This record gives sequence, C-alpha cells and structure tokens, in this order.
Amino acid sequence: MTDHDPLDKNFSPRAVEARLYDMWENSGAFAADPASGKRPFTIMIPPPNVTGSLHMGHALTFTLQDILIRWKRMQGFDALWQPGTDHAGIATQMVVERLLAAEGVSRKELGREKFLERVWQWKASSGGEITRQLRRLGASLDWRRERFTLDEGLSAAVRKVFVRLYRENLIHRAHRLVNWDPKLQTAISDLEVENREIKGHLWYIRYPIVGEKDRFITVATTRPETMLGDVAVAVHPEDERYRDLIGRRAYLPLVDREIPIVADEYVDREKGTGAVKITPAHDFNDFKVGERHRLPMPSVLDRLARISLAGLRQLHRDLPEFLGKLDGMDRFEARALIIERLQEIGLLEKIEPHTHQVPHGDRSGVVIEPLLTWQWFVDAKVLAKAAIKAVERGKTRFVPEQWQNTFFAWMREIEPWCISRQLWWGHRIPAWYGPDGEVFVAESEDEAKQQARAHYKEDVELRQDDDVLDTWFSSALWPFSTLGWPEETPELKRYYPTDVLVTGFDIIFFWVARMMMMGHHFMGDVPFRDVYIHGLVRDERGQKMSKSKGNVIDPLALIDEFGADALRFTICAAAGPGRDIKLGRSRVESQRSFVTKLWNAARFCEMNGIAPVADFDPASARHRLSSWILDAADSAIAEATKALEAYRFDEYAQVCYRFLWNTYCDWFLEFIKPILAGADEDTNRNQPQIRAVAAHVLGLILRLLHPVMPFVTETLWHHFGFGAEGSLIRAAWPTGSGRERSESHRDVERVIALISEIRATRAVLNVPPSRQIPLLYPEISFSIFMGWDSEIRRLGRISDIEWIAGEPPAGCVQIVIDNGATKAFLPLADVIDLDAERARLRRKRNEANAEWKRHFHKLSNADFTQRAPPEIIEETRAKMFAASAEENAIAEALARIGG
RNA sequence: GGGCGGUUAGCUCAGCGGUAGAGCGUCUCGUUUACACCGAGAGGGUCGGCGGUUCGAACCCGUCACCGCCCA
Repeated sequence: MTDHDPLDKNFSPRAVEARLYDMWENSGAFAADPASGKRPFTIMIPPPNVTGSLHMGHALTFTLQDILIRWKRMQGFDALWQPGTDHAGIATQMVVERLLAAEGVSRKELGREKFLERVWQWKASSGGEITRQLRRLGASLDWRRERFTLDEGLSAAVRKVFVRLYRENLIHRAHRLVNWDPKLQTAISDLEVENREIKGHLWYIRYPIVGEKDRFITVATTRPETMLGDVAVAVHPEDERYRDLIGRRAYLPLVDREIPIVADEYVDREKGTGAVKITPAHDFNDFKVGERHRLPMPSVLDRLARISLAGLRQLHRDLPEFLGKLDGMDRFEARALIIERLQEIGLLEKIEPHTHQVPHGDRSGVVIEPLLTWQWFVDAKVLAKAAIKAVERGKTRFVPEQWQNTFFAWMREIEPWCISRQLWWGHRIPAWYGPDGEVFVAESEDEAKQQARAHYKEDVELRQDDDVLDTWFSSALWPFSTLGWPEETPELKRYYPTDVLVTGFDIIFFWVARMMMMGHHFMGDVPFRDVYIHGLVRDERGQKMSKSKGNVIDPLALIDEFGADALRFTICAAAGPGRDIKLGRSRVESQRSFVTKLWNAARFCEMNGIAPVADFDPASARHRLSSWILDAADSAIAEATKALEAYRFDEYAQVCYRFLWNTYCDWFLEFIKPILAGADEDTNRNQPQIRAVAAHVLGLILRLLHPVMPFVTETLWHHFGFGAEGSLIRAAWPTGSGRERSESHRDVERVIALISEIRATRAVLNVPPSRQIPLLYPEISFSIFMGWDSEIRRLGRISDIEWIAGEPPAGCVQIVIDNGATKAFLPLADVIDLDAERARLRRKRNEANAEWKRHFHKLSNADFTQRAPPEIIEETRAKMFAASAEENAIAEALARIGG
C-alpha cells in the first residue's frame, strides 16, 4: 500500500516531468555500461545541428528512438543511445557572422583566429539548445557520452580518415567545376543544391559563320552572359541541318573570337535550335564537352559571380571595348547589357519564355554558379561499392525495404564528393603546401614538416590549406568516432556495429550513405544492422511545415499544454510505415485522453485498495476473471512485442490502447466492481485474488506503456508501490505469464456478447437505462451463463434473471448470440414499440439471409469446391450453417411478436 | 523525361488473396460514486476509373486519372 496522498483527479505532467527526468538521468538510468554482462543494443542519434532547436521532425525521430531504446533497456540489454551535435559549418558561421554584423564587424576584419574564438564563445553560451529540449521530450540519451563533431577526439578521427584516404588515393585535390555559392563564397556538394523551377527565357543568338557572308548558326541559351566564355558551338553529329558546318568556325559575337563548330552526341537535336554554345567553365555538361574536344576553359565570372575578364585576357591580347564595360559587373546586370547589345547589332534572333530548373544553394537561396576552382574530392565511386554490396547481401537492412532502392539509385550513380569548403568553422584540411605548391598531407603540422624536409632536403615554410571540410565528412564517421576510434576502446568493440539507425528519408544520401561508405571502409563492417526510415511531419492539412508558410508547430508548446506523454503517444500511434505523419494540436489533444484514461483507471484501482502483492504468482490465480484477463494480457504482451520488433509503432500503440481501454477498463474493471464492493460472501472470498490480479495487470500495462509514455507510467509505478521512484525505467519488459491458455476466455466472451446484445436491444428499442428489465433464458443456456448473474444484471441493467423450460412467454424480444446457437429473452411486450422491433428483426433477418445466400452460392459453385483449399471450404460451410441458424432464430423471434 | 509513394467511412489511417476495420467527428440515450479528456448504442464505404489473372481481388498484374516526393 502507498503511504502518501491519493492520486489527484487529473494527471499534471508539469508537476512530474522535470523531476522524474532528473532523477533518471542522475541515477545513471540512461547510462550504457560496457562492463556489464548484458548484450549491447545501440542507437546513434543523427546528430542535430548545434544551431538547431527542437522541431516536430526531431520530436518524431527522437520519440521513436526513445521508444526503442527504453524497450530494449527493459528487455535487459545494455542500451547505448549516443547523443551529440554536429558543428554545422555553414549554419553556425552564418549565425555568428550575423551577430558580428550587428556589432558592425565583419568576419574578415576580425581575422580567422579571433572569429573562431567568437564561435566557440557562441557555442558555449547558445549552442546545443536542442540537447536541453530533448530532455523535455523525455529522451533517455546517455548524456555523459555526449559528443560534438569538433571535439578533439572526433577531430583526430577526421584527420586520420583524411590522411588515410589521401594515401589510398581516395581523396585528391583537383581543379574542377564545382557548385559555387556566390553568397556564402564556398563550394557546396551536389546534395546542398536544390533545383527550383524558374520562369526564365530562352535567348536565340546568331553566331556568324566564318568565311560565309550572311550565314549564321543560331544557338539558344538560358544564360547569355556566359557567352563571353564560349569556346565552341556543338551540334549533333547526325544532324542534317548542320552537317556541313562541323569542323568549320563561328565568330563569337561581342568577344571577336573564332570558335570551332564541333560534333558531340551530348547535343539534343530537339532542344532549341539543335546547336548549343559551349562554355566549359560555367556549365557541367559543357565542361565534359570541353574535355572531350580539348577546348580551353576560360572563366568569365569571379567568386562573387561578377563578370571577370582575367581569364579572357589570357586568350586575347586585346578585348573589344564593350567588354571593358562589363568587367566587375554583376552576372544579371551583365546579362541585360549583353542582350541589349546583341539586339543592337542584330544578332539576337528571338526570345522565348522558358521554364527551367535553376540550381539554388539550399542555405543561401541564391543561384549557384558552376565555377572552376581547386577543391578536395572523395572518390565516392570506389567507397560506394562495398556499401552497395553490404545492402545487397542484407548486412544492412532498410525498413521499409523499398528505401533500399533509393539508396541503390544514388550510390550506383554517385559522383565525386567535394569535401572542401571555403569556410573557417570546421575541421581544417590537414594539408600543407610548400613554397612551390607541393602538397603534404599529414595528421599534424610536425608530420607535414618532416615530409617536407624529406622532400626538399631542408626546412621550408609551410602553409596549411585555408579550407575546412564539409560537416558531413565528420558526421559520416559518427558511428565509430563517437566510440573512440581510432583508439581501440572497449566501447568501439562492444557497440559497433550499432543495431538500428532511425532517420528520415531526406538524409539517406547526406548521411546514411556516407556513414555506410566510411563505416565499411574503416571498420570493415556496416555501421548499423537496420535503417528504419520514417516519414516527414506535416501539418494537419498535409502541408510541409516551414517558417515561410507559418504553419510550424512547436513541440515544446505541445508538451507544455498536453504533456510529453500525450505528444509521444500521438507520434507513436501515427507512425505507420512509409507514410508522412500529419500532426497538429487537435490530434495531441485527443490522444491525451488516453493518458487520462490510464490515470483514471489507476485512480479507480487505488480507490478500491488495489495494490501490488509481493510474490504474487499469476499461475495461481484460478478465478475465471483472473484467467481471462491474464490470458488477454499475455496476448497483448506478445502483440506489443511483435509490433516493436517489426518497427510497427502504430500497432504497438494500438495494442496497448485496446488492451487498456477496451479490455481492462471496459470489461475487466466493470466485471470486478461487485467483487470489490464485497457484495456477498462468495465475492468476498475472491476479493484478495481479484485485487492481486488487477494490480498485477495494471503493472503489466505500466510496463508495456513505459517506452511510449514514460512519465505517467513512472509516476503511477511508484505511487502504487511497484517499485521505488524512478525505477520503472529499469523494470523488466513483460514476457507473458507462461500459463496455459484457459478456456474461460470463451465463457467471458460469450457473456460480453450477451451483455452487448442486451444493451444494443435496449438502445434500439429506447428502453432507458434507468428502467431495469428482467432477462429470461432457456434451460439449455443455463450452463453457459451460470454464475454470471451479477455481472449480467449490473452491466445489462437487468432486474431479475430466470431460466425457463419450453417456450418463452408471448411478446418476448429475443436476443441471439453465437450465431444463433445461444438465445435469451427480454419480456418487453408492454414496454416497447412492437412495430419498431418487428422492423429491426426483419432487417436483421434479411442480413442473415443475405449472408446465408452468399455462402450457399459459393458452395454451389463446382469450381469453388474443386479448387479452393479444404479448410476454406469447411469454413464457408460452417458460416453457411451459422447464418442459417441465425436466420431461423430471428424468424422465430419475429413470429413470437406476431411478425 | 525517369523513378518511388499515395488514392479505403465526413477526417486521419490500418488491412494487402477468402463475408470491409480502428480512432476521431456525427446522431441518439445516459448525473450506473475511476474517468463527460466519460459510459452505452446507432448510422456511415460499389476500398480512384477501366481491363486482366483467379473458384474467389481492397489486396496480384496491366492501363489511365489525380495528389505528393525524389532524380535528370
């Protein structure tokens, strides 16, 4: 029994959440224990951005992970849930630059070192807000192991990986076309580019043919300003229109330069005029054409995407005067001027409206410029091979499975990964240059110096590469770098490979694929066995949540209003496989009632002196209600466990919901009320056992629900004395009683069916609940309902129960259950509208008849009886007889009231 | 243009070869002392269209339509 105040009328999440969380955390309940003899179970969180704050997407992914980790922990695993954040190179640098801007200082004025100091200051004061918010959600992360991608250990891992990949020729430096973000002034990877549909124009420009007066080749372009850097015009080799021009030269307008007309199969004959201008330094496709035809590659734009003539000056001694006006001009202004000029000299043939995909930086939002620069690249193609094979062989399994196709599609066509960023915040590239540009890649400057000494035979001044690495480069190492790699720590040995990665499909490429590549390469095994992919959170209308749309819902506000348990349960119940999740305030509000239901059920138990009984053995409980509810609990346990094993969070929630609400509350607690009330000697005798069983099952429910609703369950667990405060998190996951399944569930189900039928009949016939009526049943049914009088009376609003021999009195309303096999009667002739009852029975009879017919026709079909499996035929036959029995029973009932 | 997912009760979604399900909402009834964030009951669907396979299709195959994503 409890020694404290009774439960309040309502559960107040605010009153317990913070306290319980602190208690769990401080008691070490979240801590993995590598020294334990338990089997490990590991989940790595996708490290959120250090600048980030908790949004619904986080709430979803972390709720699901917390459910899994709490469940496994209860199952007796040594659970490691690894927390941490990533340094988010661009995002963090932008945040701090904005702060500096407010002070009127620029990053460059401050200098690299001072700037980095400021970032660290910012991180110390404002970074990692999300880790505090995750606590509000109840996430049971092992905080003592929290890592940050710029920690010394993780940074050492980054350097080691870089150097090893460089020595293995899997990282190289190259002068290549990259996606250049002119606003952030850094290269970005293909994945950080988003194509937006833009309504632009197609400009048709005439290039005069050299040596032929009045003959032109017309090219169509969406980017006329790049024509300054044109080095050729390409046509399809089999295009009849241009065949005779191949190998001749065209005259590049404005620039006054002759360029070749080349044949290349890349050209699409259907598009534009079938002749395209080739600007290798400003277009990825043109770059390839340029390489194939060994063309020069002059850049005509600088790092701010302004026209720059420096590259052209290397090709021309004298540039036409007009070009001088363009030098240093913004790309879009220059475009307008160039068009104007072409029009003046009559070389602009036409302008067509044209909708096309334009690359934009996903962070900056500006148009990305392909630019030739020196960058570092990872040879992803090679690394991808092993990762692909691992998935093909099932070493890593995607759930739902279809996501492996997305993974394969990306991995099989993977391009070199540009990993250098022209930023200051991040892992500085461990490469040093000698005076002549010779590069020395090493884990430390000392090592690089040694290499340089060996190379130059003397000490020379070395300069470290200014650039830093893509944040995802360090995130890709997360599953092993957080465990101490390259040190061979006990953790690394024990927890790698991890068991499951939970994430959204939007980062399969960004992160999952890259962890697979790095993990496999450096650890020789996949980083995780399962990858569970969940959907995206959307608003109630199915719109993607975004700040610009203003439909963002703050999970913390929902937690404040309804409690973390309600939010978590809503998410869990909605997390069906392969579907986006629509979430809104009203949904959480309605799911909160489930939390309340649990609370009230517990309160009822408390009021009736239900409390855990030490050494209670479920096998010893032989009362038919005990047997029944214990059987039902066994089923619920088995189903809930199976659902979690299959990552069916929705089913897990549903099983728990149904068991608590529709079985335990609606029937079990209702059935035992008379016993608890001690109505008579007979019930008094059963009281102790029923109380013990009720408490036992309540305890099972608390354990089953703990992973999804940790706070309310933990509160009740302690309140009832199932264990010390904060101990449910360590309680054992129920495994079932191991009892033989009893026959009593069939009796109970029949009684439930009878009571339901009585209620339905009463409701349809408008017999008010206040009016108690008698119930008669034939002798033949006596044994079935024997001993259930008090339950039937109470729940069916029945005054007296009598059994009768022979025909029931005239005017009785008949109740049929068990498909007509069991009957009972309500003598209601004087109470009800017989016409209404006749109408109801006719409808029911017709339904039964229709069903009989369906089965009859099926069985009359020779094809069916010859080809269908015997058990199906048998089933159908049984159903036909049942329908027929029911029809007869209803017909009798109808006859009884003169129908 | 290529690929993936979706289309089932008013809403949100399960079901994915053997007679259509849940929750919420709706309607009716209810002060049965755990719970009105409740209880009891009812109504509501030719499972997007068309074709095919099958004894039998919401479920498998083909095709079309619409919606949403991803990749070019």
